[in-house]
Amino acid sequence: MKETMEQWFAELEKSEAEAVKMTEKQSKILQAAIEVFAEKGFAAASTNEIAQRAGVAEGTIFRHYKTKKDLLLSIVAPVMTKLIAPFVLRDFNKVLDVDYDRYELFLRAVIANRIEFLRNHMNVFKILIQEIPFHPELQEQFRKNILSKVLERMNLIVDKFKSRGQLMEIPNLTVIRLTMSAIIGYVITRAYNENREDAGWDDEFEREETISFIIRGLSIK
Amino acid sequence: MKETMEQWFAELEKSEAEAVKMTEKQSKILQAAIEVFAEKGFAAASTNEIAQRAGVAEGTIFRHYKTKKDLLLSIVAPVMTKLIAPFVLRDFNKVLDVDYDRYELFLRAVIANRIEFLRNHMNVFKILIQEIPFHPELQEQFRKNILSKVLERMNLIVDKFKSRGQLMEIPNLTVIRLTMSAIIGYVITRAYNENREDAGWDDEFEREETISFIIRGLSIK
Amino acid sequence: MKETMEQWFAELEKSEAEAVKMTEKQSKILQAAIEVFAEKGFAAASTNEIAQRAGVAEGTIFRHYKTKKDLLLSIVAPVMTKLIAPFVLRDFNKVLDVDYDRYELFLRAVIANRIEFLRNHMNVFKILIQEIPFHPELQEQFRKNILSKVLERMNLIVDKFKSRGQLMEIPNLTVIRLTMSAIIGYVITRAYNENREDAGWDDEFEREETISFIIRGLSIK
Amino acid sequence: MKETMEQWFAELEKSEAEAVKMTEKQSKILQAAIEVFAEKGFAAASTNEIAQRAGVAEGTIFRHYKTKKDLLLSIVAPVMTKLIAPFVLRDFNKVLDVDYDRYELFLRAVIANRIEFLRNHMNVFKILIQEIPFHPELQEQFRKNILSKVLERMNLIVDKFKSRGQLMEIPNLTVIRLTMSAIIGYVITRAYNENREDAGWDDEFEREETISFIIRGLSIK
DNA sequence: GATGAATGAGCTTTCATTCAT
DNA sequence: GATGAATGAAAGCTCATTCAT
Repeated sequence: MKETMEQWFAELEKSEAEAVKMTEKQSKILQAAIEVFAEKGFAAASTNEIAQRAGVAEGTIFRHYKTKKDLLLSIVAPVMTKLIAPFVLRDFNKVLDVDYDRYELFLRAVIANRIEFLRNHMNVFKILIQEIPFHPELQEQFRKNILSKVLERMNLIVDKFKSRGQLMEIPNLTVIRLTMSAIIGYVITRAYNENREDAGWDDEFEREETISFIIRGLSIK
Repeated sequence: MKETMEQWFAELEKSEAEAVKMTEKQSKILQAAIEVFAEKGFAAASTNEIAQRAGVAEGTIFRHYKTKKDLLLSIVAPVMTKLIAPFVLRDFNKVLDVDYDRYELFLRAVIANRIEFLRNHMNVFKILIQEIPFHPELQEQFRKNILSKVLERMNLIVDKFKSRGQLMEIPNLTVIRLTMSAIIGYVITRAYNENREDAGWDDEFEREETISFIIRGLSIK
Repeated sequence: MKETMEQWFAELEKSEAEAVKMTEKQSKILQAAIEVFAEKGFAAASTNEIAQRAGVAEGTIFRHYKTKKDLLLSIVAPVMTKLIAPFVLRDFNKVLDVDYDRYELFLRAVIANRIEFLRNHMNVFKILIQEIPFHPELQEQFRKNILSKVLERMNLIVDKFKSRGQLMEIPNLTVIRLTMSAIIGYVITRAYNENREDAGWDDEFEREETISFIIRGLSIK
Repeated sequence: MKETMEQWFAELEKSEAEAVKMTEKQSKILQAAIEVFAEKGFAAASTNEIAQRAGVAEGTIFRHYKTKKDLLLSIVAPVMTKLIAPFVLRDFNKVLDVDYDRYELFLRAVIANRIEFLRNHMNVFKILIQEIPFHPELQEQFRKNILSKVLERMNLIVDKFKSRGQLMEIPNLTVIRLTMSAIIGYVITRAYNENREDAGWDDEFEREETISFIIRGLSIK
């Protein structure tokens, strides 16, 4: 069994993408809505502007999506699922098989994969982050489908590296929180510096420093 | 000179709070606006609802604040300034005098202070975070008045601890980013668990673990 | 070539009227707006009342005209153009061919034609006169498209009758002013008396007296 | 009895002006209101702007004038009266005594006098003309107090010059209309050219041409 | 399926007017 | 007498949504 984790990710991504069937107009509407929602926020976005950018009549939007909110959910929900793709591989054993020897390698793989993901879905991710506080359904979905599953899987992974003597004996939730804080902080700073030419951001370097920082902070000396 | 950093913070906070002069109605409007903005977001909040909650006529709002956006800025701007109070103490020498021997102590003081601050201004802070992406003026203000000043001061502080041999020789910006990621991750998780009784969140413990994590990640072995 | 000037006017009027394409609702809105603007003045007219009289929803007005002012301009602009129809016949030679032997005949033709015009567009004309002082765009339009063209054409006409020895040698502008003052004074008084049954206004008589007055005032003895 | 008509006019003007008693604030309000009404029209003028220009509180306006409309009437009514000052000299006989030998002289005196008047009250006059169509009270006032009195007096004057063989035998109303049309046309064109440096308006010349035009148009050959 | 005119509720904002100080 | 904060009705305008074509 020579499959790598990356291949698993790719397969998952693909199979989800293929599941979608929509007309050209519908896809244009989605694309336009993503743009406008990301630019102005859901509440300040007008269906009129979305229709114009999509090059369709305003009525056409409501043929495909009952309400404006429906349109939001249609955008955000599938990305929420994809967001945790790496953590919900179906075959449990395989995950462990296709595993990494060290926490460091695992982190590096996850970061690379999720950055690739965000590059493709940055706008939807922005919308998700922006709107979660105002839509209980999104919160519910997030908690049930995302957070719990990620935590569940990460629990196993942390347990494994603990048992191999690579991670300190502090509560799993704390390990996960500290790991994720560092990674998310890296990703956000990275995104913030992406469009600024004068930033002097050395991505390769910062990523490695972040990983090293996590390892130093969590390893048994 | 036995003053502590905390005393400085307190004094600053107080003097700013006292500077405000407004009628009772005006303050009720502000309070109501903060509530509604935090609950629904700026764009989805209606001046009508704000007026009702404040117990004033809708026209009264516009006597005090030319536009709805004006109202937003009046709420957010002063808090932005207070947000960095600990980093803009006027007398430079005193800051160093009232200083801490170890990075760890410095972190513990900053966290305690800012958590206290957030307890008092959580709603406004939420609004600030939510609205910054959609209002270039806020972004500008944030970059110029907040980010640059915090970085400037943190630079000095990191330099000091580096020179004392307590911090590794990695770029200051990286040190700052990693430190802040961990702290902000702690603060957010804390806030997330605050209203949930079943959370089993041991704040004292998590805070200390976070500080230890940072120290381990950044110290020279 | 037996065409008369009147026929030219009629043709021009017709062709302009035909150029307009609009839905039934749109035309009802225009009609209602003309009524209300004429009755109350632009500033005192409410889009709400216009909508009610037109039998449409208020929003419908703003689907067709971006702003209330837009609605005003849409009403006034085309009438401004028609106002000077007799003075902007395209084919210059024909104008002179279809010409009149005496200034008196010319005046009688113009008055008859413009009175007919005003009978059809009195309300819009009122609005135009009322609103010109408050809208620089209207002033500009009036100066450029109306006044200058009328003066230009009248100049030629006055020159012609001067060269035929029918008009005194006073400046053309003065001739035009005196002629128009008398005619406009007649038209206004006529309009003022139109709705009053007790007025004892003998229109035929007054018109002829006005023309005679002008001729006596401007002819070489 | 060597008094001239001009002296009568002056006396009348003065005595009316003196009759007014008002505080400094009140007069500032009036002055500001005149400005704003003339600039924007009554309906589009806001009491707020008037108060600001007058340098008083908005409430102060309503202490002196029950409503905004009251303010309008307080401005327009007295000027309406003054407008016809030359035609309502109290002592009937004196009017005829202080009389002119020729219609021409009478016209020249009236024009000079009313132009002086308009120079001082142009803004109020503008307001009057603008608002008359929308306020039945003003129309009523105008008809009863102004139009009828002017016509009554002009009737006598025209009769006199007819009896002296200076004016043609056409109806008095027609004579008056033609006379006034020419004069008003002159006054308006004059006002229109007043602020335009490039106009090349020779006021003396145009005035005399206007008078000559009237005389030629109305005299027995 | 797609359109876009029409809707009417609701939005932010303005305004003349009131009234306690 | 003067103030200016407060009012609430009404203004112009926007918007998500509907529906006949």
